[in-house]
Amino acid sequence: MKQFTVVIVDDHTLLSQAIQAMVNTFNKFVVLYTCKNGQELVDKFSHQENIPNIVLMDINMPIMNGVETTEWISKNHSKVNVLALSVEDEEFTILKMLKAGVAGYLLKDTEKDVLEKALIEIAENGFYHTKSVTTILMNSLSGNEVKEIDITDKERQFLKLSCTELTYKEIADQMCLSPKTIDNYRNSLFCKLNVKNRVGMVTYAIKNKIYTL
Amino acid sequence: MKQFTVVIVDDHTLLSQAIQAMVNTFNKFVVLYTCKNGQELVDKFSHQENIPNIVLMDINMPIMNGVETTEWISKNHSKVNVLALSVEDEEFTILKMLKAGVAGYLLKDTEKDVLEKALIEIAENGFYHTKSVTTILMNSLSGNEVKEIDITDKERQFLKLSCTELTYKEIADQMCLSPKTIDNYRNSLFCKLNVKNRVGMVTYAIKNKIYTL
DNA sequence: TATTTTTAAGGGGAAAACCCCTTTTTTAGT
DNA sequence: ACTAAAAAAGGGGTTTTCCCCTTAAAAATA
Repeated sequence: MKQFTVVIVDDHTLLSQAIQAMVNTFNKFVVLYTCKNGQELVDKFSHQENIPNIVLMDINMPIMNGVETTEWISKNHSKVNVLALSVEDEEFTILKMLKAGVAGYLLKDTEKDVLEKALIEIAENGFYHTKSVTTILMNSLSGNEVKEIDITDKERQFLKLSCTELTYKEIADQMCLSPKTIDNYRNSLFCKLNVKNRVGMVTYAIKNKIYTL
Repeated sequence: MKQFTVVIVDDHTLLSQAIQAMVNTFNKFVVLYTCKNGQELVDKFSHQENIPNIVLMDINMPIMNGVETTEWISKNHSKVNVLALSVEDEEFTILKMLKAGVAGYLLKDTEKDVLEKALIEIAENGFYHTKSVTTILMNSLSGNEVKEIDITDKERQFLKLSCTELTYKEIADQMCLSPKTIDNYRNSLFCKLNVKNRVGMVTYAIKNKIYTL
């Protein structure tokens, strides 16, 4: 019987080993190897190591995250299907992964059986999506797009500093700008991010991983 | 050969099932059942279900978290050893768990062999601690204590609302208090949390999981 | 019972944040 | 070469935040 090959990418060794053991109990699948981050996967793929049929991908990883890695796989190894495995259920994260080209998106609180089912579907049809993920995809296509907010480099830099206890005056000094220019960035960010005050900026930046605590 | 019993507490079903499968491969251990959160464990323990020798505990859980659950176990079932399994490596979180009475603290990026070793040590001696965790414990005992900040209920409530885009005036209305009273809470929190402004309060609250994004 | 802590509220003032507006230069896209 | 967007700076004003300091009742603790 033909077996499908799987590679697991997750920075938490214990979890990837545990998932590996679990996937190996599915008789249609076999795990080739595991990677601690996206960079490791890129290295292995580039050196013509065994290319798997499916990649089981975590999203929050250091060095090279799940979104970047999935984009790279879609470009360079389009035959490889990516199944995202994440704790995050936020719309914009899921949408990012869908755009990057994942074949499926599972939350880490799904059942063992669902994982097996998803792997089988992906191996056979190239994709598996739950109702909730499909709904998000629909909304996105029907124009209700979760708008990708584009902030400029300077705005981003200012936004990060706004998450510290510095006053705008001190931020101006650090960025070698007039407090009035800083006021412009503050104002444009309020509009772009749709927030009312500095607290809104801070929570936005943390939520969207622009600033890390 | 005598086997030790294990219960796993983790809100991510897939992970707890995977860890369960892994622990079951250790021939000295057997998993009795899993719980999605602390409340579920308290329910089962209270209804005189099988009480295990060891509890494998995640920290970030909804409803009842790892710290609260460990404290409850220490009080009501002191014979049960708790092995914490977390992604967090922040000092104050580890110290909180140590104070709550864990027998061990492992990061989720440890090896399978280390988990088995830790379980064996705990089963035999009642505790297992890595060098890094021991160092934190030492610093704590030698007076360099990571000070436990005690905020009152009202301060906590105000702190949470400060993380939203409400003005202090609006927070005062919501809490049915004079803006001047709110000003008192703000001021006392600035001192207690050692912050300079509202941004400092917000980042503190998020860091310490008083406010969830 | 006495003491400390918490909760509640106020007066007054300085600093920072917020919100309009306009202008100029530089940079990037069609 | 033209247009749009981004970067930089200022004028002038309101609101909010921040920081003292004082008083007093209620609640927890010794």
